Formats: sequence, structure tokens, C-alpha cells
Amino acid sequence: MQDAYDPAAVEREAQHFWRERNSFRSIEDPARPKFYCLSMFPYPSGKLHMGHVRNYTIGDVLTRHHRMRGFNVLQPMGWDAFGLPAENAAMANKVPPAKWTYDNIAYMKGQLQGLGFALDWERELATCRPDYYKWNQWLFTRLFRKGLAYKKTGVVNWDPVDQTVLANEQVIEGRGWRTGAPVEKREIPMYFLRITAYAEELLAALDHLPGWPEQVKLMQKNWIGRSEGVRVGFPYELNKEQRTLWVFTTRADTLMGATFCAVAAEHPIATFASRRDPKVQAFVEECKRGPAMEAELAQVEKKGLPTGVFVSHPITHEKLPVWVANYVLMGYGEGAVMAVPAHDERDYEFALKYGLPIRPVIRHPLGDSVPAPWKPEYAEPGVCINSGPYDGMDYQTAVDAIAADLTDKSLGEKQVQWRLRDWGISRQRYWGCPVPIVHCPSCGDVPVPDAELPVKLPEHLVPDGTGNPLARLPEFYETKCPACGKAARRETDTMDTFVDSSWYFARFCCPGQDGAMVDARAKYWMPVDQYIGGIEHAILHLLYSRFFQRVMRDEGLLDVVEPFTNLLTQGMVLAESYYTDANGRREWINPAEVEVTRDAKGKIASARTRDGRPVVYDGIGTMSKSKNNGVDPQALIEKYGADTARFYIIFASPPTNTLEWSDESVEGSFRFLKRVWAYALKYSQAAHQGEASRQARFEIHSVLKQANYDLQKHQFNTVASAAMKILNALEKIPGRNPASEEGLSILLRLLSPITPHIAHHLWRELQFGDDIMAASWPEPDAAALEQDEVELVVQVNGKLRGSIRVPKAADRGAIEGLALANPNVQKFVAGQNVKKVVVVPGRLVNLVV
RNA sequence: GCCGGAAUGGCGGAACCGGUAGACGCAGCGGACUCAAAAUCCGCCGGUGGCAACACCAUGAGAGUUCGAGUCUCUCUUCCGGCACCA
Repeated sequence: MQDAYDPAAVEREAQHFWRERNSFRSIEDPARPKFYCLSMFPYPSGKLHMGHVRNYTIGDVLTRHHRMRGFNVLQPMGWDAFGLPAENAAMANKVPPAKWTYDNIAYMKGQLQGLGFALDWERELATCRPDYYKWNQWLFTRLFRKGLAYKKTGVVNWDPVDQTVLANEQVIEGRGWRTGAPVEKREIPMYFLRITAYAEELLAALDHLPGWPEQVKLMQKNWIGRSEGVRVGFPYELNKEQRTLWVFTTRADTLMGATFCAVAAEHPIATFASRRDPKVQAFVEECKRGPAMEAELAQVEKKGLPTGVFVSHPITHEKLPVWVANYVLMGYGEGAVMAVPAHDERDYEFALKYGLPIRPVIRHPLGDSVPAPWKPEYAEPGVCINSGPYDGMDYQTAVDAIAADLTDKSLGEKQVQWRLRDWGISRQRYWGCPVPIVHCPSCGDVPVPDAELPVKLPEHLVPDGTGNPLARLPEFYETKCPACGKAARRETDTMDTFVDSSWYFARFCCPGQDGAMVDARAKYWMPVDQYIGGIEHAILHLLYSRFFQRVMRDEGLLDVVEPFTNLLTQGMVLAESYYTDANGRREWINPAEVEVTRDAKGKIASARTRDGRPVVYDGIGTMSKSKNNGVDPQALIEKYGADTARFYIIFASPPTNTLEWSDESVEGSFRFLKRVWAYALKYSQAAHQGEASRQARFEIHSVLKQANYDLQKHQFNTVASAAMKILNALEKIPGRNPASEEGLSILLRLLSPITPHIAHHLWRELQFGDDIMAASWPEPDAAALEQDEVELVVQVNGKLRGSIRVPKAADRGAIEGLALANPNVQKFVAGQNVKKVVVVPGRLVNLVV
């Protein structure tokens, strides 16, 4: 055995062993329980970042652990290869996105292999390959024929200088990122997927996902946003024509307090009013120019103007003014609301600002009136007042009565409203999956027939930031109508990349299948038993995948409904950032270049660059290029090896927490692996002697018991701690005896999912077996955990005052007696009555005086 | 703004069902080895008081429930994720 731990040699040899034996190839085997473990596939951005390393290490620990527990495991890997960054890189380097993407994939694949992940590379896929995106297109044409994919207008960010659509990310403070021009909103025709048709099912099924974190289910529930309410019609006359303004409200009980209505800038009433009133026109224009993003929209000052249109109240027939307001969204409900200033905070502020009437109609906890300023109690449901026939009714009675009266007049009914909107998938971009539609002057939008799929994306183009280059490529867009054969124009929009990632997990089950989207093998592997990825995907990606799975079920492709049985949402990887300040210009210094001096207590006293310039500590945050605080996994692997990188990432933090990077702690993980090696070396050279110590076995098996429990809970950081504790216990055993042999075998097996290379090497070196992955997972020995005596803590009034050792079988009386006999306990009990004695078996005694 | 989280020593974190707060590690301090350094090994390590035994304080802040609260309930503060075209 080598004296020193040489990670590079150990890792090379272990990876060679796995490759030779094809260790990670997965084959369907109905005789064994299957475990499909999947980490979210990466976007091939260039090189791996620490978030990837963390994600795939967590997945690998789960995969290898399950494998040793006898599961038939599948852990595949692929590439979410379409997307915006490739176009940006193409513009910067004048290289086609395809070449950039394929080069990145090749490099990152090498990095993943170097980390020793147990991946079945025969199943590798890239979403930018025609054999993958063909099935996006195939499914789209089916949804289109069913009406689940349809065309309507959608709002986009428009850069008027570059004449191009911008992603939200490309809008910086309301301006285009390249041109600096104020971004405009624009409505363009797009294709939508009717996810709202599945809203009810997507919501209800959340209650049957016990393997998902509650917080994710709650976020999805709120996102889907089911609310029960009443659709209310306010009749009005426009150009001598009778019309109805429809609104949705969850507070129909407050209808008698409605004093005006407000509509979105895009609402027909606003359009009408802007034609006859230049002020309204200017305001509508202003609203349309405003931000398209909800987060920004919600922050803008609430403003409005009267449209001059009046509607009549459906119960009282009172004339109410209609305002156009920037806080009403066209995308939600009817694009119009009834305003009840007395019982809605936003309406209240709007009414105060513009002097509109405020009419209280609900008795709230603070009384019957609603004096300024606004108080949250005003919005609480209560008994109706000033409401004519509805006076005295409570919330539900009033809603029911008002809904019934409205139904009688054909001016409303109860309605369920969803916050969820249909999914707009058209992107005016080159590097994506072409939407398989042909626009024919006589036949309209015609889906491309199966025989002509895939519609291949030309891979040689270089975008220039001014629109989609496909729209300037006649070879691509000039085509014939599949229905009538006349000249027609091919759609040049591509699909949202979320389409690609909504079903890739099913495709991993069916490598090589070119005759169908998925085949029978998907029925064996699906659903994914364990899915792992960042919490930032809690809503969109996970909801779209759940939607797609149902769509695929309804196409008869799969039986499974929920794609992911268990979900683990990992935290982000953070690092400190530092900068030097030269005349107000910040230069960001990579933490690796910063030297920190500490005071006697270990607190940071000062920090400077290696060449002595003082730096400012800017706190801890996500690793980013802009703050130059990324830690390159490759440098880490080269310095310490993959096992140290993996161990550190697992040890530093539980998977769901954020992980704050620390170079010193990495050093500590490396030290631990060196100690494991040193111990194995000492063990291999020691002579057999003595018997197993009872105490050592107790320690090791107690730690193992806890570690197995922690593995179940996915609390892997304490499993790494457990390995350290076992090594500490082993080092206390003199020489080599049955306890050290057993303990070392447990240690290596416990470590093997986390640090597979060193575990593999030592397992063979010390002749525990041929392949540690074929070994069984260690279980604690009940006999080793037996104890004759236990230590109990003694409290007086809940405060710790001492401890006693009692025989395991001691009864209450004996325990009480021993506790009272403890001198320090006596000090606190002396002269007082013991009112109550609480005995928690195996833990403590509490004397209440 | 709305939705969802998080907060424990100098730092990362542990504490299973409400039952010894600080496991394990990092940093720091002291020592051994060394000509010296690195590496390695041993010891100490929340705060205040005390020679010590020990006592008091302490889990973001404030209240509450309980024999007993880091853990449960309420209010607040700060930070983080998402908000539909970043992935």
C-alpha cells in the first residue's frame, strides 16, 4: 500500500475500473425494485459551477446508497442545450450557437466524469439534437389539433432600436441591455399551451405528493391560485348599444359598497375612451409603455383616469364611473374590477387619491365606519350594513343571496377563477426548437405532418441581436402548405426552452428510440423516484413538467401522472465577495486572491490582496461573474481531488440549506481523507491482536444507527460527520482487532457514496472485497447497542443540576431516590416540597419544587 | 407589492416526538516533533463572575403555552428564492 494518499492516482484507477466493468449501465429488471434518481440537467454554459457539483454530488450519494441497498438504479445525464446564453456568446465571438454549445458539452462531460459520478452515459441526450426536439414538435402538433395549443396575442418587451424582442433578463431598469433604449410593451401573436385546462387536476394532485417539500407544494398551490367568487355584470350603453362590463370578485358581499369600476389599459372601454379623450389616450399609452414584468408592475404608483363611461350597478342601478387604472391587469380575470374602497386597501387608497366615494357596507372589528388611514380590519369579513335587503347577513349568506339575485337578472353567477395563465411558448429567437407550423394564405395555420418532422434548425447561423436570423433565411421559411401544396411561410419562432425540459426525464428511459417519443421502457423506470435541483425551480419547471406528464398520459404515452415522486430542493452555493475601491470604481477581487488576518478570537480583522492592497468585504452572496467570487471546481479537483470536493460539499451544509464556501474548510475535508488513508495504512501493517472492545463497538454502532437515520432524512452532512466520528473511535482502538476490522469496513461503506474513489481503493487494498459497490449496506448490530447502565440528567424546575447512572431496568422509585441523593440536587431541593417528579425514560428526571 | 423560506459560538453546522444547547469540523490559542518551516500529533476553545466546585446569562427581537421551548403559538426585524422570455 502507498504511504501517502495520492487522490489523482486513486481516482484515475477507480474510474478506470468502473469504465472497464461498465459499472453504471442500467438495464430494466422487473425482478428488482427500481430507483430512478435524477438531478436537473445542466445548461451547457461553458464549465461546471459549484451549484452543479453540489447538485450532482447529492444525486450521486443517493444513487450509490440505493445501489448498495439492492435497488436497480438509474442515474442519467443530459444537456438543456437550447437557450439565450448561446446566442449571446455567438454574438460576442461570431461563432454559431451550435458550435459553442457542442464544445461546452464536450468539456463539461469531461468534468462530470472526473468527479466520478455514477452516470449511465449511454443515455446521454441534448435537447438541441433533432432526434430529441423532433418529439417536442410531434407532441405540439397533437396538442394543436386538440386545441390544447392555440394562437393568441401575448405581451413582449420590445427594443425599438434593435427592433427585437427582449427577455426579461435583458431589460435593465426599463431599458434594453445593448441599446439603452426605453423598452416598450408590444402585443404579438404567439402560441400558447392550455395549462389552465389542467389547473384543477394540478392543484388537487398536490395533496397526494407526500415526497415533496411542503413549501414547494404551497408555492405551486398559490401560483395556480384557485379562488371562488362571483362574476358580476355592470350594464352600460356605448354608441346606443347595450353592453355589460364583467368583473370577478371574491367579495360579492361588498357589492353594495361598490362606488366605481376600474379597467386595464388594454380593456375595450379604455380603448374607446382614448379615442375621444386625448388625456385618456396619453395615459393608456403610458400604461402600455410601462414594465411587462409583474414584480415591477406591482411597485409602480397606482394611477388612473376617468374614462367618461358610466355603468349601472346591477342591484341599485346607480351610475358608477369607470376608471382606467394601471393596477388592473388584463391577464387576470376580465381585465376589470369593481372597486369597494371601504373594504379593499388598493381601492381605498385610489379613492382617497382621486376623491371617489367610500361607502362602508360591512361591520368590521373596529366598527361601522372606515376613517383614514387604512386599517387591515376594514377588509375583514363581517355582517352587512347599509346594504338594503342584505343587511344583517354574514359573509357566506350575503355572497349566496347576491349571487342568486344576479343570476336571476342574468348579471352574474358563481365562478371559480384561476391565477394560473396559459403558457406562452413562442420565442422570437434562433437557438431553440422550431414551432412546427406552416402559415398558408388559404388554409391558415397548418401543423407540419409527422412524415416531415423534425423541422430541422439550421446550425450554421450567427445571430446579431436584431431579431431572429431564421426570419431572414428563405431556405428555412419558404415552403409549401402541407394541406394544399401552395406556397406558404414556415413559422420562424422557436419554443420556450422550458418545453425541452418538461419531459426529458421520460426520454432518458428510452435511449435509441427513433420511432416514438417514449416506449415501454419508460413504463418500467417512470416516475422519477428522486428528483434533485435548485429551489429556484419550485414553480415553473416543476409545474410545466407535471403538466406535460398529464398531456403525455392523455396521448396514451405513459401511465404515470406525477413525474417526480420525491423532490429534494437544494440550496444555493454562496461565497464572500471583496472589492478594491479606486476612485469610486470597484474592482472585484476573487476571494482566492484575498488574504485575511484575524484577531485573537478568530474574527476577521482586515483583508488585503496578495500584493498588499486593502480590500472591502462586501458580504456573502451567490457566486457570480459580476462579483468575481466564483470558485472553479476544476481548480479544486486538481488541487485536492474529486473526493475532497465531494466530501466538503456534503459535509459543509445540509442539502436544502445554502452553502457558504470556505477554502479553509475544504482543507479540513482533505485532512480527514488523509487521516482515513493513514489509518488504513497503519491498520494494514498492524498485527492481529486482542478482542473487540465493547465500548468501541457501542460507539461505532451508535454512530452508524444515527447515520442510517440521517441518510433516510437526506441529512447527508451529519452522515459525513458520522464517518469522522467513526474514524475518531477507530483511532482510539490500540492495534488491530475484530472491532477495528468491523469498524473500518463500516467506515468505508458509509463513505463510499460520498467519496467513492478512496472507498473503492481501500476496500480492495485491505481485501474486504472485489468491489465495494457490490457490498451490502452496513446495519447496526443490536447486541453492540445493549447497555447495562444509562446516564440520566437530573433537573430541578427544569434547570440542569446533575446527572446519575442507573441500571437500565431501574424503576421510577429507584430513579427518584438516586436523583434526590445527588448532592448538587439536594442543594436546590433542600427545605422545599417536591410537588411533582417527571421521569423521561433513558433521558432525564425533573423535580418540581 | 404578492407568494415561499431562513436566522443557533469568530465561522459552517448538530440537537430524532418539546427533554443535558453547541456533536462533527473550520478558524484561533497553547504544547510536542523540527536547525527552521510545512505536514503530523496532543490539549484548550459561547459570554460574565469565581483559584475551584459552581452560579448566572445565552439559539435574530418581543410576548405566550409548558414541569421543561432552539423546537409549539402570536407579533416584529433582517436576509434569501420566485413572480410567468435567465435557466
